[in-house]
Amino acid sequence: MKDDKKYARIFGAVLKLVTKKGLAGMTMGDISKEAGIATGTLYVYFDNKDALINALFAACRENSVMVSFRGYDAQQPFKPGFRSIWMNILRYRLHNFEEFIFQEQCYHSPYITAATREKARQLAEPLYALIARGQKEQLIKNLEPDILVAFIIGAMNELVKQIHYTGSTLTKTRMNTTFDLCWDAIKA
Amino acid sequence: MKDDKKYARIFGAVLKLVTKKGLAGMTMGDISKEAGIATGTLYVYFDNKDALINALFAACRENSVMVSFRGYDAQQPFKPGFRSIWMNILRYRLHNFEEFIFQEQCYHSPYITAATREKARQLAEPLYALIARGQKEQLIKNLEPDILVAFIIGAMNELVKQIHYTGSTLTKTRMNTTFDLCWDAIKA
DNA sequence: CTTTTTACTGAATAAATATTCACTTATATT
DNA sequence: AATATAAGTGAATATTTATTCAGTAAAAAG
Repeated sequence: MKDDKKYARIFGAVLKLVTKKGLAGMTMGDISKEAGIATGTLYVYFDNKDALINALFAACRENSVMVSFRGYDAQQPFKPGFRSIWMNILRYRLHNFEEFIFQEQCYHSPYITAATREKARQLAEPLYALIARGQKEQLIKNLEPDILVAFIIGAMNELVKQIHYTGSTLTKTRMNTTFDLCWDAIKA
Repeated sequence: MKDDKKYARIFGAVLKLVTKKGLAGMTMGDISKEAGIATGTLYVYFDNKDALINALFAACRENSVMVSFRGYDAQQPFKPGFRSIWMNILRYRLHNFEEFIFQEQCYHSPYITAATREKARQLAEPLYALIARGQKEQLIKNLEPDILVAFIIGAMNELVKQIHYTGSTLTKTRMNTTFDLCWDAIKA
């Protein structure tokens, strides 16, 4: 009986290694050692390295989409709704920093196919819908949604890295401040 | 006599390959083939793969710093000065997209040492100084400079990727619009 | 409890990749 | 022009790494 905990251990090992060595310098030997299992066992759970990386990528993607839009209620007014999603995404990336880095690394790697990459882009879909709503309500600037989303997500990503690498804690106050920065940029 | 053009060809090959295959999936064979030279010749120019990647990383770093602050005059008022640097950086990353991606990939790779990484961080130094000046003149928000810089650079990076991957052209108008987005975020 | 099936192991093998080197070609020196 | 020095080559070698597999341990079925 294949062990769900073992999947978790394997994935955990990859995530731990990616921030240290990057995708490039991660061997199957490294992974199995970090996971505390034999190298051969990796092949009980996955056909090959490619499949392993893609499976983890897919898992991360689903996970992040699920968490990001948790508790979102389209009935509430735009700004608080946008704020809660923004906070969700920020928190998610901070608390799952390794997943975040792993996904970034995968994006330009030979492991991930163009199709998988396109699916990943759909993470942004609900965010686009939200932006469209904000524009309809004339609350945010009427620019191409692509530009707005890129701006919002890009700024957040770099913030997450900044916070992580400097080891500073993100207080509630600082999160609010940072959200305001973003809001001032996009508000109409 | 070692050929400067050959350095350029080798570097060019690595940059061309990194957007296709990533750092992970780039062999010395790939590089030499792309550069149109024999594999052995790579070892005339560089001790090994590690040295090659690090040399290119250093070159990209110097190049980008030099270009970003070109034509900056500390005497002119803050906003136009900030604007010209912002535009320089944006243009640089757009026109040297491969360098930009290469540098990002290196950051979490096993090729780049912690020391090299720290040096790279210094790219931002003059930008920090500029931010400090803007704060002293009470033109931009009085937040931690780290947060402001992360926000500005992060938003720009994602914009660059967005523009590149969608193949859209960045008109003067759109560049201005995007700068305004950034300015609205940080202005006091 | 015995049998069967499945997971697990890690050394052995295969495949991929970095690096070397004996040799050729080009460039500089006298 | 003859000689010396350096660059360039790519097949051969060394190294690293993915993958397999024969054997062992554990779990399910009977």
